[in-house]
Amino acid sequence: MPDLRSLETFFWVAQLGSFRGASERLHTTQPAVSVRIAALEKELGVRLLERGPRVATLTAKGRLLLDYAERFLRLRAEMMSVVAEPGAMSGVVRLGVAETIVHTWLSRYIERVHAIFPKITLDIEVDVSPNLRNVLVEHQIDLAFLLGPISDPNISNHDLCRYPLAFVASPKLDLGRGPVTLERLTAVPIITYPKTTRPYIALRELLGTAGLPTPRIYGSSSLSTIVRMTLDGIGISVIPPVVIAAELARGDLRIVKPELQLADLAFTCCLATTPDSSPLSALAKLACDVAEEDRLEREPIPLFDKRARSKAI
Amino acid sequence: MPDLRSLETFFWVAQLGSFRGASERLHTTQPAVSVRIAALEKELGVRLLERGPRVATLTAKGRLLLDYAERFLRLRAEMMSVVAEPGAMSGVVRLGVAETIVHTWLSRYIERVHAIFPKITLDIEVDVSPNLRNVLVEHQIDLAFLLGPISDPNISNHDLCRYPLAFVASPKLDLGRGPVTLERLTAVPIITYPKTTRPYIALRELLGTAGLPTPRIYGSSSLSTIVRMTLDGIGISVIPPVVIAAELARGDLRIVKPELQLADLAFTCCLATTPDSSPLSALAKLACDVAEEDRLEREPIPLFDKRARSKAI
DNA sequence: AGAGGTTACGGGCAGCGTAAGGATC
DNA sequence: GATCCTTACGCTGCCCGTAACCTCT
Repeated sequence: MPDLRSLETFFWVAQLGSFRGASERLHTTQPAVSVRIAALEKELGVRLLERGPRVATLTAKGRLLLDYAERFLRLRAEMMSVVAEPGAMSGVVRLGVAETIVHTWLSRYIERVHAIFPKITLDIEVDVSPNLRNVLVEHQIDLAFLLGPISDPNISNHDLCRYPLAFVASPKLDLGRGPVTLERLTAVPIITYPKTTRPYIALRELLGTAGLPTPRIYGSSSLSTIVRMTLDGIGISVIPPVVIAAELARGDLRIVKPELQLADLAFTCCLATTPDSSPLSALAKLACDVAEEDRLEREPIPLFDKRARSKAI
Repeated sequence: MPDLRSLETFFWVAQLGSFRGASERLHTTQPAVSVRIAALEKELGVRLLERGPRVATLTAKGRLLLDYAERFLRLRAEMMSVVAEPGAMSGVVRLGVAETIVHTWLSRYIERVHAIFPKITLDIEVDVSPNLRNVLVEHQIDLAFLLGPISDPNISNHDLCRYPLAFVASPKLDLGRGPVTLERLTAVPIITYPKTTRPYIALRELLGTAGLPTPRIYGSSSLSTIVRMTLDGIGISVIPPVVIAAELARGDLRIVKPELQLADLAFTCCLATTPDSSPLSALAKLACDVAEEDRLEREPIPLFDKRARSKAI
């Protein structure tokens, strides 16, 4: 009589077409997967997978079983969400986060997760959104907060938060007198997110359509590095001011042109829709909640002065 | 994450309202059940059962879980029947059999089961039908071949075979000359199935409506004993002649009145419809097949002489 | 006192990870 | 040779069964 672990293992081998892949997905070793599948085939008296040199493909019986395995995992996920105490959910959830989120509400999110789901371990990986997208669709992470949404049948998206972009510079960077025009800005290097990312591409496009000579654009995958370089007066950066609240308050940085013709950075919570995603949707909802809380604190209701409110809290 | 074994255990505890009962149903010990339920409750962080002094009752969460457990077992049974090789099914099936069947086709059935399901062990219990009925509804056996059908929502019935009853006597028993009337028969003791059984009751009723003085009726729960007593000339027995084919052929017994106003013994295959009944339906179908084969051999197509055919086979 | 459930403890075995062994490109 | 799956082996740790304990009728 097969147990759920064997079926789960089989599901992932079938899904990924690879024993090795399944072993990584299940946080175990490849021989363990091999032996579980072998045991499953022996128990059922049926060959489930045709081991090809490069990929494992399902046999006819295997396709039948895959359907059942999926139903089992779905049923387990539903059961856990319905009957289990949230605090009892355990496991490792691999979370990919765009760095901007790290600088806004990630730590609050982590605290909340640990408070509500004490037995869930978060494996956090910080990277730029395109990379996160790739590892998410390949099931190497389960959940991601990134510039989205991701159009993929297996991924569901939920809006998290939006941050406007702005040109930011150190006060010691001399931009001359008078209104700061786009043309004036492009005289100095521009520092922003790396080439593959949406802000970089949008910025390049903006400057291109403006008919301006293409400025030097430095891309860095580390937001902290961008801030550091900007503080050092190396150039003007295009980042959301929300991540440099402290520097702005201290006067170490200033917003030199807020009315930027660039779309806001819109962050999305993306989760792979696997059949065994029981705690994931709860974690995703929590992320939406935390993002909303954070937004409310940053953009308080107009009755209150921003500084006064931030003291009050 | 709970495994199927825990859920199955929980299901039976809930179903039977007893840890001990579940332990017997699952062929394990009572502490094992206790520990599994405790682990399940800990994993889910929820109390599932309220342990009363006499019975265990479900909590609200427990009722929720019971539904899921049932769905899991059903799904597993369906999966096994669809994808598993029949020969791979394993387990212990507790079979209750009325003794008449033992004297007809049970041994053939056992052979067939072992041939088709080599990994299934049959626990066979021979008893009279009313007793079998009781242990079946109490889930102490899984399958029964008995005088049925059983009207119970949790039991499904399939017709197996019908055997006419007849008055049987030893040739040495003197019944006088001329046609054997009911009245003449009741002069000697009648030996048949025990008081609680359908043939006994029907016979009693028959004799009662005939307005005859109630004869002495000996009931024996052992068909072999009835035969023995009949051979010894203690009385006339009311049994299906099918079980004494050898004695009839040898002339040790004779049918003294075949046209009996008693309904045939109609045997039924009864199986408890539990959610985890994967091999049971296959075993039930096999029983129907074997009974049918047996019937064909006993009542061959009219073209063949009975004796000739039985030699040919 | 007896039935039913829990807890404690020792032993067996399943399943894991490490490591070596094919097979296929 | 590189990659992937399988097999072998030693070991840990879980889970079972025995037995003693607890509680309630």
